[in-house]
Amino acid sequence: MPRGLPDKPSLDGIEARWSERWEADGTYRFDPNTERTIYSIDTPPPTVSGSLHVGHVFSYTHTDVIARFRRMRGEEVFYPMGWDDNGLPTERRVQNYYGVRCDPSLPYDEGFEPPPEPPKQAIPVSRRNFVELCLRLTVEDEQAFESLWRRLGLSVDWGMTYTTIGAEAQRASQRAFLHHLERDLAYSVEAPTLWDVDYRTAVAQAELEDRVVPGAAYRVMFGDLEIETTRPELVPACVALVAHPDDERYRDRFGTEVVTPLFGVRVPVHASRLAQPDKGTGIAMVCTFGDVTDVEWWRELKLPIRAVIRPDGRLRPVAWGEEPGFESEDPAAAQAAYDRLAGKRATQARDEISQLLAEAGALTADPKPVEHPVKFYERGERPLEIITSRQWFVRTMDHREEFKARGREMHWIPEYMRARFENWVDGLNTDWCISRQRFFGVPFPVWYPLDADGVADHSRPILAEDGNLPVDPSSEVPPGYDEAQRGRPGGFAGDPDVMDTWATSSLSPQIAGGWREDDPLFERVFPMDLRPQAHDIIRTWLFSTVVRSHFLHDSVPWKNAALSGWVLDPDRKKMSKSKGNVVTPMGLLEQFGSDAARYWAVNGRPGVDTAFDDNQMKVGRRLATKILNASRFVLGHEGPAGPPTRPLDVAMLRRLAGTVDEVTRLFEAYDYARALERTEEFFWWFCDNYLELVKGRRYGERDPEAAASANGALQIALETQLRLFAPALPFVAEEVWSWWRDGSVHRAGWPTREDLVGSPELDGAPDGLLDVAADVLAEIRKAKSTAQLPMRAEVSRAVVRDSDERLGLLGEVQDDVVDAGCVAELEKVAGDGFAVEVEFADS
RNA sequence: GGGCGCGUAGCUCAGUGGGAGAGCGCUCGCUUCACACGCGAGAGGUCGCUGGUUCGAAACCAGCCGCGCCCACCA
Repeated sequence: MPRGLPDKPSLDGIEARWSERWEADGTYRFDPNTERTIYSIDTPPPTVSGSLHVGHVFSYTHTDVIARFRRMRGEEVFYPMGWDDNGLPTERRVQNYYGVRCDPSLPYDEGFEPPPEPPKQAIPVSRRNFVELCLRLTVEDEQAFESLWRRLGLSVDWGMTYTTIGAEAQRASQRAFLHHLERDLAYSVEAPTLWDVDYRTAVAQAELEDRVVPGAAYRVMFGDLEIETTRPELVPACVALVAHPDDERYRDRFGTEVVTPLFGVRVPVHASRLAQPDKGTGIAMVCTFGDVTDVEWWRELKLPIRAVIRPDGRLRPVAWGEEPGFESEDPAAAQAAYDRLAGKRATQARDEISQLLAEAGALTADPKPVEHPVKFYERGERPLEIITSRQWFVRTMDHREEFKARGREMHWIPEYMRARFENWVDGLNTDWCISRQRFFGVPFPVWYPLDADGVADHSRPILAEDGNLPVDPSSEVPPGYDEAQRGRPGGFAGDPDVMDTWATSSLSPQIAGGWREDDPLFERVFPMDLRPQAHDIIRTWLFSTVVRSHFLHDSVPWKNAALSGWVLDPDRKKMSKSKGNVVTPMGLLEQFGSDAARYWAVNGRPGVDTAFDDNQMKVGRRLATKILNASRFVLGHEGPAGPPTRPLDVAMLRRLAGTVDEVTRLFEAYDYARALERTEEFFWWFCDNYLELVKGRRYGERDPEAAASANGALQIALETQLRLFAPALPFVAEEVWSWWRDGSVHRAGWPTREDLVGSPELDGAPDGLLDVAADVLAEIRKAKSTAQLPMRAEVSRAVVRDSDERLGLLGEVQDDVVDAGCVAELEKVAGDGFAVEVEFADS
């Protein structure tokens, strides 16, 4: 009996035991100097400021299963882990956690400590203090993630971690930006930009989402023309009316002017094909800016700007009749009306102007309530505005066909996810805005010269030198200047913005792979083999990574993109069965065990949303326990073990070889769910039928050579199955492996058909043998079950009727069948069909 | 409005041209010497609807219905 074999095998504590052991032994360490083929994974860096949830367990397990399979196949697996800690989510979390807010105008306070409890009124802190707090909190968050991943059994090399705010990531981000700038793939422009009024930053098209919100349609008279709008507060920002050129109702008005209500501004009436005759009254007011259509009209018709919304979302003060663009036929009246709007938020101003318009008789009907889709920043709480500001862009519009071609070079898992990518690329309508007016992010490595009036010349940015990266232009000085010239006429100013978090995470292959830091490594791992990620961020992370690799390397970033589904909350569907939504991933792993949680995850097929199902985890737990017990049975007998020679044993190994072939093929196709299913299917058959059939023979009472064959086959089958299970259930596989084998199962080779039936003398045991034996055994069990007898009840006589061929096969395994069924006398009768008559001793 | 996916047993889902399946749940039975976190047996379905292709359709095609996701210029 193997020395490590426990009397009572248990799953308790195996996660801690083996994750420590794997770390100590460097089981998953990546060897950059390897001779082996490298399999590289562009691991998703989780947003550490977000909460840990079961979705993480789900999708990261999928990747790990693939990594483990590849490692066992003999490939050197490059499996790093990053932490996405920069950006808005962290800022927001830090604000709430410590009760602070960033005020870049404040000086650095070296000894600042946040109060133990966050105060109601947020404490303003300097940008540097704020960034320090961000760094402090993300370190804690990263530890929470790492301990979850270790507990879950992710086989990442924990020596290869990075953070998106770290120096390497900043350097890569700035290098890539300068690369793009040099080739005119990035540019800055002052233009109308989608803007979140709470975060006070520009946002990108990829971060928008439509939300249907209640609003109202207002009918407003412009002279004798009636328009419909949901944003009457923008009447003071109106610059034109537009209708479709073919619209009979307005045809004779094109080229004329009307006067805006309340404000008395003369605006032109234009024709535009974008106008839709069936919407509202068919004629729309164009404001700077109410929505993206306004921007299009503004561009197309070369209209002036009459901006009233401030970056904080409130209406700014305007001096009517004095300020250029705000000429009025009655400045005093305009001012009086506008003064009731100034300083208000859009929604408040809307109510106010509604009254004003009504009082002025310009509202022709009561506002009609409507539900309409409005654009929001995906993390925001209020509708986006469009604010004119200077932003950095990466050119995407000119390269859409190239991106789609890259998409076609890649293998998508599942295949239909490519359609989402192409769909997104086809729908792009602006270049990628990468600048954010925020604090905790990678700065742009540029400064601007200031002219004699102290105005920045954005057309001549001063670029940081590569050797100095990463730089922070707000605290470092550009070449040829000194700090005293900062902000002075004739001096310089640093670019105040930071990059959007996707501008950094889109470089995850470059950051993890050591681009320009360790080029020999990068050459070996890039393009990467696998990008695993969730399908909801195809438009952001996947797309932007394709953009960057295309521009930087003229290459796809990876060969395979595997899209995992989401975890659906079962309580969403069955509202009555609310069990309390307090499932934490760590709690899950503690309750069911990591292998059990992984079992549930692996059953979620690629791309398919999967319901959270603790029942599946119980099943996984049961499977892991069964593996322990079956292994104990196989290893628990100190009998002779020899080469499998008996037909039943050989046939079993041949069947297992078929399973090995199939499971290997499935893993190669990234179909981990079916791979596990097939493995499991064989395993249960093995336990229920084969183990029962050889139980008697293996003890060697009748025939030592037959016993040796059984024991040999049992051990080979067990070893093979442990390897097949190892990717999905790494803990229990390793536990059993350790009872009798040296080293780690995760570094043992992947099984092959040749391991099982390599020698030619093993041919000639047909698969049908197993079926006959199992069929007869099943009939005997059925008879006992029907007679409500124990399975050990003795069968005095069993008569098997079957075809000659099947009876011949049965003859080869008859001893085993008789043993397993406790049959005293077995009779075989040739005939049509299959039937077994069973007689018991006392019946 | 466009794109994609899904609709099979009470539940979660597999099954892509020829016997309608698995697990869980349910019922009945069994203290079998690896395992009661177990073992054995059983009940349970007009495979969303309609039409077509075919000797034959859960599967292929068309249309429809329902659910979900992604996208779209929000007057």
